[in-house]
Amino acid sequence: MHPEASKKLEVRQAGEALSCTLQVAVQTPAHSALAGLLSYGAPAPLPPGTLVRVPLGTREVLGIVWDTPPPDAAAPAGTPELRPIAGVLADLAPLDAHWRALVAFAARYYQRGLGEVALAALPAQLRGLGPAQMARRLRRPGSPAPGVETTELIALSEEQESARAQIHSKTGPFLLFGSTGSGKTEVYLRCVQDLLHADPGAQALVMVPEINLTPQLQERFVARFGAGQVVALHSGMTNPQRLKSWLAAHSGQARIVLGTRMAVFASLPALGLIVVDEEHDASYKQQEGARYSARDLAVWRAHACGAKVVLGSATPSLESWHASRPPSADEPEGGRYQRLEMPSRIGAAGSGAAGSGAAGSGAAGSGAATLPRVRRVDMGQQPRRAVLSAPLVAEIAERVARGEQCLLLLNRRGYAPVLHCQDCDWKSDCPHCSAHQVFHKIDRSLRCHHCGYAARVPRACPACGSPDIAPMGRGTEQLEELLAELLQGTHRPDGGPVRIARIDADSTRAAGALQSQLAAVHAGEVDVLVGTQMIAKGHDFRRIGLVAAVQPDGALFSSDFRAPERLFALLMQAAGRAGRDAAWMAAQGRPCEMWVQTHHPTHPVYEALRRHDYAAFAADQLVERRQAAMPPFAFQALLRADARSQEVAQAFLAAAAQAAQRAGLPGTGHVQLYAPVPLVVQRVAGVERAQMLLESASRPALQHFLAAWQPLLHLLRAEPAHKGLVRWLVDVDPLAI
DNA sequence: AGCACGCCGACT
DNA sequence: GTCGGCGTGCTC
Repeated sequence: MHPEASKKLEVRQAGEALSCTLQVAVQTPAHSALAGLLSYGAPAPLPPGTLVRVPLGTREVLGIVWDTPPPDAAAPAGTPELRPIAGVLADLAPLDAHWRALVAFAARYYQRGLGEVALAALPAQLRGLGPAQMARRLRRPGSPAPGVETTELIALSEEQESARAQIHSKTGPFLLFGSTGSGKTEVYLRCVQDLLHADPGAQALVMVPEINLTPQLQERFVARFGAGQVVALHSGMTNPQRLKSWLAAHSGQARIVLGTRMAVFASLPALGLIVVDEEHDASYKQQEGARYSARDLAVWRAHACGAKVVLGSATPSLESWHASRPPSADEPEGGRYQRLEMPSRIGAAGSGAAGSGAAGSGAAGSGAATLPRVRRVDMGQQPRRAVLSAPLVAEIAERVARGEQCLLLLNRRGYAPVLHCQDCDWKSDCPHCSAHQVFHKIDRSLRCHHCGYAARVPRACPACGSPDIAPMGRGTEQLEELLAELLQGTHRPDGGPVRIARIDADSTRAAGALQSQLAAVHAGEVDVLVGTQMIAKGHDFRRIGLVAAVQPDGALFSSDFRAPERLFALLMQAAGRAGRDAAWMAAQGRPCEMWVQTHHPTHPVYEALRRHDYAAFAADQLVERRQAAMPPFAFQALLRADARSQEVAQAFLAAAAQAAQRAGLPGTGHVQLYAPVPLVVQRVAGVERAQMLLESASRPALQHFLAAWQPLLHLLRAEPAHKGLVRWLVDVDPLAI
């Protein structure tokens, strides 16, 4: 057809039959003034939640019909002619009111556009599909999924059974405080089972912090409930896979959705239970776009739709710990959450009998007996520049010689964090960032871990020509090399040489690399495993007798007030990798151990770690937080500005503060604004970054303030004074400041 | 954010 | 003479 003719036809149809107006959410630009819903014409009304294709400028985009506002509030002035919608994805059930409420809340709370959040919550492929393609997609549904319940039921320990029973009989939210190896996953499985037993049509959402952890979890759920019932939803999947899972959840066909933080936005029309495993993990906080906390949204979502929510952790966030405080004399109500404790470690996972909790519950001491003994090595007593202390090396050698595996934790990738010239003090600074380029010996490269800039390692100092350039500090690559040297004389029980492996972001870049490396560890093909925090998380290693933190002190004196909390969680989690198989450990005739090399052996973090006493650690931290009026006793937000120069970035923040003051925003009296400061890494990829902290004792006050501030910030950005500004953003409940 | 329109330099 | 640089402005 001739293009002119088709255009006329469209206009004529529009003029004739657009009897009703639809409010549609579309993916409007994050920081344009066009943040609200857009109005379109349609020949007939469509229910809210319906997916439609609509014209936007010159292109056609996916939109969601939103609830029509009351007629008086509608009718944007000066738009007499509405453009008609281009199509309806009629074969897809509308997104339900619960889902829309969740999206609307998230957009409001995290200060982003409704359409932006709504469309980002849908699988990307849905955006490209027209009505016809959609229909084709739906015509071939996934496998019919018979509910094969492979019910080989394991006996629960007393503690597990008690947790299960409470989750069953109370409303929650629940904080399942269970030490590593206490069998939290089995409790999740039973809770899902209980839910499906009570209502075969119900759905459950189970979240984990990292993609790496989904395969093993999926395996256990599939084994219990059958493949057709379980789908995964995470960013490691291809677009078609994600669409398939999403549709299965949306249609109600999938009973159980396993996923990472993005899964909190899955369409689950029959949602009855949400599990957030390792709820303290920072990965639940999205760090771009709408900076939501999937854990916090999970709690909100569960409450809004009448589902139960279980947050699980051995080292809960102080927020959740505080929210689950038991009733006291001062506070007969206690916190909003119900705390469930599982202090005892179960012997071999998969045979729940071993730890059947004869010991009195609540007596943490008896449970801790099977957790690794913690030993601190005072590095002040060791030779000046020792990386590995002599006693630790001896211990590793001895354990390897007896056929045990050891795990060494060092939170630094590469060979050395910086290359240094001994003559002129030159350092391998990244030309685009205020950070060092890291020395990677393997491929003789200097790489910036912030912007990715890579260069060849120079033979001589680029500044003065001196050949005396040397790596400074240590990373995992160097530790691997050093261990190979130190363990040269050591042999395995079969007489073979010691096998050392390294797992970090560099060694696992290739697809499937992590899985195959982990498989090698499980198969016993590795004696000493070196890695970053990547290896501390959730992997069910069976034959680890020793875990060592090589250089954990850095986090002790960090300016970040959450650093001790994170360090404690990491070390507890790492300790939990040791001695997971009680029977095997017993056969070794030697207790498993966690070693910490430190210059501050008496630091409270390590003291608490030694006693495996999260509760005492948390109590200490909470006293400090309360005195300093910090979260969870205060609520925070950040306004961040990125600009060509630090001055422009800070000037924008200062102007924003001033504009707020002048306008007398609601909540002003209850919100404190701090001075703009550069970020710790001030410049990344040539962009200068600054931020301003906002704090309030009242969450609603902070919310009102931010909501009223938003339009002022848009206006401000347009002013010529802030020309060099690249972007600005608001981070509500930031994890790091 | 896309994607237009718009107004000035080096090529077939 | 055109192709294309990215500055500015709009999208119901």
